[in-house]
Amino acid sequence: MQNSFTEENYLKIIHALSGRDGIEVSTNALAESTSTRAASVTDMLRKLAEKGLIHYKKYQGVTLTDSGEKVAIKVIRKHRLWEVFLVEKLGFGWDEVHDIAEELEHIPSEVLVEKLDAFLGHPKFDPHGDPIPDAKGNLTEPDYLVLTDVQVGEKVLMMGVLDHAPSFLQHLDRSGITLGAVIEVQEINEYDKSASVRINGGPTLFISLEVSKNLLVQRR
Amino acid sequence: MQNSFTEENYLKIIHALSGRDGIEVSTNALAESTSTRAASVTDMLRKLAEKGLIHYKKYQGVTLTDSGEKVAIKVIRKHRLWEVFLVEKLGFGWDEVHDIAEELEHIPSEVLVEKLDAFLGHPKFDPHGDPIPDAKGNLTEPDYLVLTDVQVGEKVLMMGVLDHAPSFLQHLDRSGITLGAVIEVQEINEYDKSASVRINGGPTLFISLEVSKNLLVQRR
DNA sequence: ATATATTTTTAGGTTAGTCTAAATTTTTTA
DNA sequence: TAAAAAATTTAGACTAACCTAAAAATATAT
Repeated sequence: MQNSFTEENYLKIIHALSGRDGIEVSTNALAESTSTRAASVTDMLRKLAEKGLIHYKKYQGVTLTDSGEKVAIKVIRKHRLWEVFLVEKLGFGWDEVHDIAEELEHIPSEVLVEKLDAFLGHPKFDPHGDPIPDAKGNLTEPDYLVLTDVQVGEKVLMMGVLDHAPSFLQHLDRSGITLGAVIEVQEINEYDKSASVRINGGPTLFISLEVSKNLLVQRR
Repeated sequence: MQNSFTEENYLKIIHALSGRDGIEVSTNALAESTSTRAASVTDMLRKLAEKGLIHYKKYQGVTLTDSGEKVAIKVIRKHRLWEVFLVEKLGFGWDEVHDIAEELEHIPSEVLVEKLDAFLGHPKFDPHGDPIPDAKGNLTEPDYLVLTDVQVGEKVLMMGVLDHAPSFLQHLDRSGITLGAVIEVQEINEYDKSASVRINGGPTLFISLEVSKNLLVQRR
């Protein structure tokens, strides 16, 4: 029993929207994320429920079953491994790899994934700082904090992003904010909550609240 | 205007069956190669003709147009590059890569192909000895000969295979017949046309006519 | 050269995944 | 808590790619 490209996408998106606590995902949220209409989502939900991949009661929203979760995590594993390949081996920028990985993640073949993983040296994180599930499906979300939660005066390490939009990533590139960079929060502007920061001890830089909200960091 | 997975497969198969001289390909041959029924092929041929990818007149068989040929060659380029990747980088055997490459070849993205090509060092041949078209679509079929055309006493270089079946390739592995091996034809058995050969100067080996017919070689 | 066999096409249906419009259920608000 | 709003589902259709069965065209053979 093989899952289609489309089914895999639904499961992946349900996983993402459902979060660590397994919150119910609404039909409309799925319609939004899949760029389809709510009616189409309902059809697919019925099918996924019949296959035992989601818990679904009409009008109640959905969550993944254990077996649905497994499929979703495999897709995520593949997506993130391919992203590492594209950036580390082929030289793509971190802003360029999402769409291609979106296709590669649906290539079936367990052995392909495992050989790719070995070839890449069993990476733990993808180019955006997202953790890569291991072959058994163990996915430990590291407890990063968002830059907005960092106090003035603190120095933290840049570990990942919440927004994966190419335009956001390119903006970070232009600001010199890359994974592993040291970010020192110097001041928070009361009016618009923008921040003055120093990246790797360089000159002072202003970043908007919108940017801060999408930066994942770690205390050292 | 993007071509679907299925359309690309049809074009690739028409290219293969059509050969260098652009011979007309029959509906039944396509049904056989695509594992579908003749009626389904007719449907698809009508569609491909409408898109200007094939020359099609009812009951007359089909050939590729220039634009169809271009698409087919791009697919073949991708297929063969991915096969090189799978064997050279991931460590797959040459008997294991066909089905996976069959999926990877349909991943769209010109830049992906070009970066992959560069990463692999612009290889000229895939793991089965098939030539890889360049980025412009130039595909020069090398003029190899089949082992059956080699005279007794000759020493030739093993350059490729006509049959790509895993069982055939595994048989060659077990016989030590790999790309680049020196094959010396010692004797042809009159009765069944089987051959006594020496591989890289090793012990004498018997290979059947069936095997000889599928080995591509080159005089040195 | 006509009858037979083969190949190909047409006609009409199926499934997956999508759609719009209408009906129904749930939620919000006054 | 009843009316209005929002969310969701149902009903009915569409397209791509496939199918079977029957009809039509081409090829083969006596």
